[in-house]
Order: sequence, then C-alpha cells, then structure tokens
Amino acid sequence: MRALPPSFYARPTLQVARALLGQHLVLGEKVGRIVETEGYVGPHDLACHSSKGRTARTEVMFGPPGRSYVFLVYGMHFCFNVTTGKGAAVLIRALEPVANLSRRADGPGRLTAALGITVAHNGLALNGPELWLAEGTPPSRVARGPRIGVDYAREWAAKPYRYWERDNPHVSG
DNA sequence: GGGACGATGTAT
DNA sequence: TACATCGTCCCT
Repeated sequence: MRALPPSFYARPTLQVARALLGQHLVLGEKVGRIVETEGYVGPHDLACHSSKGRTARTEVMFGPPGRSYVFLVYGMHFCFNVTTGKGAAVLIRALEPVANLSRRADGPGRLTAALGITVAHNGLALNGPELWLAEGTPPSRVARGPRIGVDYAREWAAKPYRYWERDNPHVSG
C-alpha cells in the first residue's frame, strides 16, 4: 500500500471529498475503503464547525492540510475528518471493509468505533505509522447530494456536498 | 456556574 | 419518534 502524498490534500475541499472516494483508510492492521464523504468548506459554511470561529476545537482545521480532525458528537460518537486547510475538512462517513474489520463501518460513529478511532487521534498527520490514508481503487460511479444532519445550517444545508459511490451497500442511510 | 445544542445510532 | 450522554460555546 502506498500513502497519499501531501499534495492530495492541498486542493479545494470538494475536490478532495470527491477524490477520497475509493481510497483506503488504515489504522494499524485495520483497513477500509472510503465509500461516502462530506465536504465542510470553511468558516463561511454555516454547517462547518469553523463557522463558530477559530477555537481550541477547530484549531486543527486551520493548520496544514492532511491532518486528522476528530470530535465527539452527541456525547457518544466520534467523527473522523481529513483537514484541507483554511478552516475546512472532509467528514468520512462510511467504509467498505477491506481487512480486519469485524464491525460494520457505515456511518460516522460506526466507522470510528469499528477502527478504534478516538479523540486521541485528533491532529495527527495522515501519513503516520499507525493512522494513514493509502491509494485504493477508484469508485465505479459517484453520486452527490445534501449533507446529513445539518438542517440547522439554513441555505448551507441544501448544498450537495455529500459524495458517495453509487449502489455500494456500505453507504450509510 | 449553567443551559442549549449537536456533522449519531439504537430502540420503541 | 424517543432518547442516551457530554464537550463546546456562549451567556440568549
């Protein structure tokens, strides 16, 4: 397996969200193929956490692209994101099992539970020895639509920033 | 100090 | 459709 180069992440967020489909997410011996993503494009995006300002939590999104942004949502579930710089990130929503995944990984919370990702992985560069992204296999057909669970974000809720591999059974919802 | 609110998932 | 459960944000 070959790691994605730093240049992969230094592109417009929606382009990265689309390009992440089919790539492999690796944590130790566990590997999943990304089949669903969502772009959170920056501080002007009312669905993006950075729209609340640059805080301790959102700081990693303002750092270099290609890092991990992990946060706790609803007091129970972790969400895993890939940063793209300038306050933006891509949420990884679902994986297709490739190796050593014994639990389903369709959905942001299930995905982190299946791999064992926690807030301890926040801020890590994604070419590290334990947690990294590898070249996978391109998606067959790509669909896009509105993001999930961001109805509070007014006109930003309807924007088609969610991408998935069409007809893949491991896509959430 | 305290209250409202989640980028969710499961049970009812 | 109800609700578990807690960090973050802002003081409405």
